[in-house]
Amino acid sequence: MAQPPRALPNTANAVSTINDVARLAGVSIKTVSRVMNDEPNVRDETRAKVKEAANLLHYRPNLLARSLAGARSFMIGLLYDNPVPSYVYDLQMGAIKRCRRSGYHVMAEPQDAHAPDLERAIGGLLATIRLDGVILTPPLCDMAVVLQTIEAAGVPYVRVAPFLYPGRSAAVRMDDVRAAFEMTEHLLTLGHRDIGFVRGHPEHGASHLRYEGYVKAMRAASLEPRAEWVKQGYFSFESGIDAAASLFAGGDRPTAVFASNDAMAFGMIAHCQQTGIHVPDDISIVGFDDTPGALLVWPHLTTIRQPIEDLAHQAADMLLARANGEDAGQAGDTRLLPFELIERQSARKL
Amino acid sequence: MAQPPRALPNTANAVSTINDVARLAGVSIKTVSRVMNDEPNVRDETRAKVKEAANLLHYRPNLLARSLAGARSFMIGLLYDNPVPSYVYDLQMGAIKRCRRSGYHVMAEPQDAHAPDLERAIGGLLATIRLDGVILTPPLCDMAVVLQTIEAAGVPYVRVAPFLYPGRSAAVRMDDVRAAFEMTEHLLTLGHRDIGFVRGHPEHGASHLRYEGYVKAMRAASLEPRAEWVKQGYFSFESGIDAAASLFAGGDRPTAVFASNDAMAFGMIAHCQQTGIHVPDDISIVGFDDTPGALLVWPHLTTIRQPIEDLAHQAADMLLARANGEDAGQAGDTRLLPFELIERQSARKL
DNA sequence: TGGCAAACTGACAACGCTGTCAATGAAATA
DNA sequence: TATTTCATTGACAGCGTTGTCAGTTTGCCA
Repeated sequence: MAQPPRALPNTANAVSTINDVARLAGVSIKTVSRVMNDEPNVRDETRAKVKEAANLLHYRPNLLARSLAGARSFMIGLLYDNPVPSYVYDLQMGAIKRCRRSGYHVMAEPQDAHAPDLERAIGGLLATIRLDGVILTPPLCDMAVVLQTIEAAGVPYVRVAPFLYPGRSAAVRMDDVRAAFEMTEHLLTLGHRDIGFVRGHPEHGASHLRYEGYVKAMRAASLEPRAEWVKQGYFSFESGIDAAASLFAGGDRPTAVFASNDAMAFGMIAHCQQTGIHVPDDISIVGFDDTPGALLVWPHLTTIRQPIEDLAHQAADMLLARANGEDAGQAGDTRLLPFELIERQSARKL
Repeated sequence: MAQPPRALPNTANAVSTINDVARLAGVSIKTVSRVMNDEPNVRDETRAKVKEAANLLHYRPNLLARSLAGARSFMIGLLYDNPVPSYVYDLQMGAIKRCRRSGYHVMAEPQDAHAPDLERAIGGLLATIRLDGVILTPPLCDMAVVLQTIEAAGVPYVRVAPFLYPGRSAAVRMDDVRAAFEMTEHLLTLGHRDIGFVRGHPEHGASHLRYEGYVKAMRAASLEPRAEWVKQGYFSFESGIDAAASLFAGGDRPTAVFASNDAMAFGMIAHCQQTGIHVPDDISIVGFDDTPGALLVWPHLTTIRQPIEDLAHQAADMLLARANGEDAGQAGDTRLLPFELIERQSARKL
């Protein structure tokens, strides 16, 4: 069983190096380096010569070598702990799209927020692979131990939708309070007065902000939220079912319920379907997030559209600007992105 | 506006290097290297000494330096062009989980299959960042230009659910034909004889395989598929709506329709809801994929569960085995994973 | 036309690790 | 005991880039 000598990867078609280009162009490797990095102080003629040689050889700088020699790794990390595929997908897409423009790559790093060795995991990650920046998403972005670890490693980071520790880092967010306020207002405008609310996972900052918006809007209409119509959920489909079950058990039920994310709204709608409660005739239900499922349920879900992809896009943008020496992405910098109330059929005029 | 001298990333808490460990342990860096890589020929005593020093200093080998010096980059790429978040999410999770165990990282690389410069994009990617392996998903895994480019770069790759060029590379798949056969058989068992079918995107191999399974099952029951009940879809929600519209327009309609993926089944159900056709009383509809939405639609969708995460997990496994010099993951190696028919409420007994 | 600053260019030393190979010491063999 | 073998260790040369700094041109001014 003679095993063939293990072919080393990338041995097949030797990729050309900066040396090859330098030789072909008749300049030093340093000059090639300058051209490839668009640095100044290279004569136009020389620059053209080098570019031609590089094209001819299909030369692409080796990222690993660049990272090792220089101060940048051309990689940013996306840290998340979120079981909603569409959320992660959108974030990742947004980050990748921005990074592509600058020759950067995105390393997706799911992390269990409840892992006992979270600090070691993240610290190890940052020591192992020198990221030029990290995008932190909820709930990781609100965990002191996570922030400390990243700060200790000296890696710039931007938080998406942070709740705790305001101003501690650059951040990108949308106005959850305002959005929840407007959605509640929307229900009020439709004529609803008895409006219930399903809160999200207490570890997620958005849960509190959205609840705040709901309460504010109710009070602005001189209404006081009724405690028995405010249920604790966990942002999951199942918790939406549970919330609906307990909310609709008594005889006295609200005419509308604001579930603070789509998944819970879906759970509620499912419960209604099972129990013969008709949405929106018997009850109006609205969500928050505008996940793809919002068009799958029947009736289609009235909800708030978050600019998730753009959130990550902006976060990456801040990181890259900073990596380029611009003074963006400093602690305190915050970009606020707009949301949109999407009116569909799950809430009706009373 | 004096700008503070730009702090280089990672300058804050100087991470310890192999040199520090070597000095502290009183050995050469090469010995530390041996210990960190679990190489043989190090005395137990020395090994322990080094490990202790490494722990003390929180030493983590720099991946970039390892890659540059050695033959491996400890990264594999996941190339995809698929707009379904849950599909990409599951694949990525599967790959990441397997990679974590071996200290590898996953680089997610969406690629536009129709981009005119696809070859350059992928070639450039592989030249820039030396991946130890690539996981190719549909439809990229069936594109000659993609395979050629990756082969030219000498990078090992595993294809997920390939259709064309069988045996050209290692592959992981499930039996689409068999699954579609069983689903069709299931409808037949429920008493349906008039079964329509909605085909998927012709660029995706799965489209053809699933259709094949449907036809086989029909013929096995001595039934011939009726051309006017076989519609061309594109795996999208909208194409499901269109298919339903044209399928249900005439007076003569099937009693069941097999949409070859969930998204199209959702579109059909949506169309039924809009037009007052009751599922499953008036028509049974089944899908394929078991995406999260299958439990969101009403009635819940009867469908085929694909082991998507495991598909990528196995693909990564083949790549890592190969990177470790084992002779797995060679061209021709194929792992076949099981599927599962999930019976829910969208199809009824006739 | 000489002189000096600014623009350009390249030699060379890192970056933090692994591969190679030679040196050392210990164990096994004669 | 002398010799051979093998396990153990380290010195050193890269890997393909970038940063530093010094050297060489060029352009501009008096």
